Amino acid sequence: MTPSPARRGELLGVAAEVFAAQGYNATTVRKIADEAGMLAGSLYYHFDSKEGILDEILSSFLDELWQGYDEVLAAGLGPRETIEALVTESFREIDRHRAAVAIYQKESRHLAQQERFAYLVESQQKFEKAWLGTLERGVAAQVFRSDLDIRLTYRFVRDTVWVAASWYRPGGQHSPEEIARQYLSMVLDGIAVRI
Amino acid sequence: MTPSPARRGELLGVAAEVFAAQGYNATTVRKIADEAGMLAGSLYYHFDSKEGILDEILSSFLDELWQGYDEVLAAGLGPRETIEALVTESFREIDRHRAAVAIYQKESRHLAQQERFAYLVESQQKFEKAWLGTLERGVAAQVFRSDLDIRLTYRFVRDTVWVAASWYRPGGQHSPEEIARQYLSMVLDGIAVRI
Amino acid sequence: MTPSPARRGELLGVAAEVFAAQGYNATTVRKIADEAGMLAGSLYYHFDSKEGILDEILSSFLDELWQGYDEVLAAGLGPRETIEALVTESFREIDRHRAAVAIYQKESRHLAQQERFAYLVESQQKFEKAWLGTLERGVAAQVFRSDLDIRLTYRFVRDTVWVAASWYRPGGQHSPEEIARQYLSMVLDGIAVRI
Amino acid sequence: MTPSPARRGELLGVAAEVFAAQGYNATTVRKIADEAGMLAGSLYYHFDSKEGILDEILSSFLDELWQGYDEVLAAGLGPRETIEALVTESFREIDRHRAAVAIYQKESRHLAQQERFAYLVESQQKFEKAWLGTLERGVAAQVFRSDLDIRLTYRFVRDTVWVAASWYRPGGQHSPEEIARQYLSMVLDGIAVRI
DNA sequence: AATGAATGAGCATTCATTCAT
DNA sequence: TATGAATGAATGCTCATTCAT
Repeated sequence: MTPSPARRGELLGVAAEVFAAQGYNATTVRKIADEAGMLAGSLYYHFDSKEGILDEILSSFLDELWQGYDEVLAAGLGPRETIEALVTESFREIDRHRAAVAIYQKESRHLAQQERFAYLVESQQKFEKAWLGTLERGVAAQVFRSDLDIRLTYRFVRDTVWVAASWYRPGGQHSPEEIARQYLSMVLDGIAVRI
Repeated sequence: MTPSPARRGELLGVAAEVFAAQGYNATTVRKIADEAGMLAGSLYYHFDSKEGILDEILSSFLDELWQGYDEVLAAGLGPRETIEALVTESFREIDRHRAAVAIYQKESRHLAQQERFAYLVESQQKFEKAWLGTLERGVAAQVFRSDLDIRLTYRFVRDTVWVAASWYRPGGQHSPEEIARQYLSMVLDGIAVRI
Repeated sequence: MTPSPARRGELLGVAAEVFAAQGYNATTVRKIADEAGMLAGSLYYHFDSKEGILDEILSSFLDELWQGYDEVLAAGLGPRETIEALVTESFREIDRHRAAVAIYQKESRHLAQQERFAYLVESQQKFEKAWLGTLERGVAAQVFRSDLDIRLTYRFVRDTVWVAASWYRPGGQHSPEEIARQYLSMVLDGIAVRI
Repeated sequence: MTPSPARRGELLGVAAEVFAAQGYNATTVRKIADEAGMLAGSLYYHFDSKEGILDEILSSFLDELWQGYDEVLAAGLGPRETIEALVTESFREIDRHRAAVAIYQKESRHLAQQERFAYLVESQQKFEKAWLGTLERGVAAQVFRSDLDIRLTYRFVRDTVWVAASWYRPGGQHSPEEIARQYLSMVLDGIAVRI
């Protein structure tokens, strides 16, 4: 009567991969089932809806993300070190949950309007608070430039990191930590040669 | 023979807005018609398919974009000035074609697989060549840092600019030129205070 | 206010040609208008519906057909001569109204079920009476074979003649009269060599 | 993977009946489903399109037809006996596949233009070759009259047989063999009394 | 756990028809 | 007489979902 968690896990992985590749709306439940070697109807033994699958993918990704973030934020680091740690943690998440991150990027904005996905909004607010707060701390501490619009800077840093999920392929030549290092170098010090 | 270009223009604007807000697949032709104050079938007097509408939105955006880019690239500027001009031009396009840019961001990857949208691939290649080439020129001229992975830098700059379309609202407090200036400042010089 | 009969005539000709080539259902009102060099809506100045056009094509064809047939039937010919005259007249009609005949062949069966086309049923009954009657007269007069099922013979002769409309092209190498002669020769005397 | 052939078979039968009665274009997929006691969408579990259904009806009919024809043509009969056997076989096909034959008559001409139905053209050419060849053999052997246009004769015989599908009802008072016998008698010896 | 067959709502698209100009 | 723009009903088809087996 109760579906095995192991099989669920596999199926969630398959679904995430397909959602990421084709988009949630464009993905049919039959495509997922095909990929999993079963018939469309059979998925409903494990999940109660297509939306439910998406929900589980996104929420379990965010749970894990926040576990990492909360640890960083609780560590009492300086603003620059916090940013560095958050960026590094983010690239690690992209490495581990590439599909989920890609789905999140593409779908979260319009999903957020639905009751069921209200947690996306919450998460985004918490996210903004963490990053914006750290940047503000950094400006106050004269670690970050004060001549920039702070919200623009926030968006810049945020987008800069997460869009990477759209091209990142796990197992490539750069480790997440290496990519994080280079991104941080660009974001913090710029791409121009210092005179 | 050809229905009035004026009405077509209006309808394309409406469609672009809806596509950008809800995604191409999730947008029904009926929704577009509703928004335009007509019935779904009536759209087919002006266009021959939903895909045709999308096509026209994207291709006319790219046409205009490349007009601007080509002018910049032909001006014989130095690498840094070229990057500055391209970024500024990009934000001007985002300002003028926000919806089209947002659609492009969300849909181009999977559209590019279709014959009809082959021009998206071409455009992307031309795009990469222009940006990557300029960056390489800059590294050679010791204007840009040589210690960064050049492809990573390219993606960084590219994404950094275009993702802005997802939150940019025309008529906001910053002009496109002002946003471009701040972005360029971050990208070129970083957000950290120089020691 | 009253459309000119001349233009109507032209348009009916165009419509008949298209109906014959593509079938009534598969023919769009727009296709007819295209062929006539006007827009679909404009046809409605001349006719009140697509069905009305079809009606006019078929009824004016049948009117002309019966004018010829009635003349033959009133001439007081013997059974064999009557059959000969009817077949010849039929091929002349096919020559003059090829399109209408082709439409009649393809569509009359299901059109006959509609009130508006009740005259098709009447015509068919009159038709059957004329042919069947002549055949019976011929059998009684020992001009036609008495060992054949008379209804089967009727269908044989009828189909044999009219299906020709499906391949006949006016202006070909045989005149209608020549084709009639050969058909009659086959129907009356058979294709086998007499021993 | 493939839905049960039994159900497919039933559904094909239902569809053929409706196509034959109303014409392919005029038949809606809903009508077929109604007749089969299911909803329109459900048909798509068994077939992938309306056209696919038509394709299967026609091709399986032609397959069976050619099985019978090829047997006759391989039997090494004289020209007259070949014609007799072909006609008899044709009426047997009409008896077994009345609906398919009627559809073939009405739709094959315009279907033949489509790539998918190219086999209709092939079949028709093979058909013409078989019949025309036999007639020519017969003329050479002085079994058939030499004073008739041979192509006209071919069309005459061909149409004569197949149009019967438009009025034939299986289970009527004449068996296919009996109808074939009478048709052959008319075609070979004519309907006129021999003097 | 999974299949086979179906449901039903919704979708893009077509098309005869209308009507103000 | 004809156009341009629209209507509205219908059509073929898709797809998430259900459920008896």
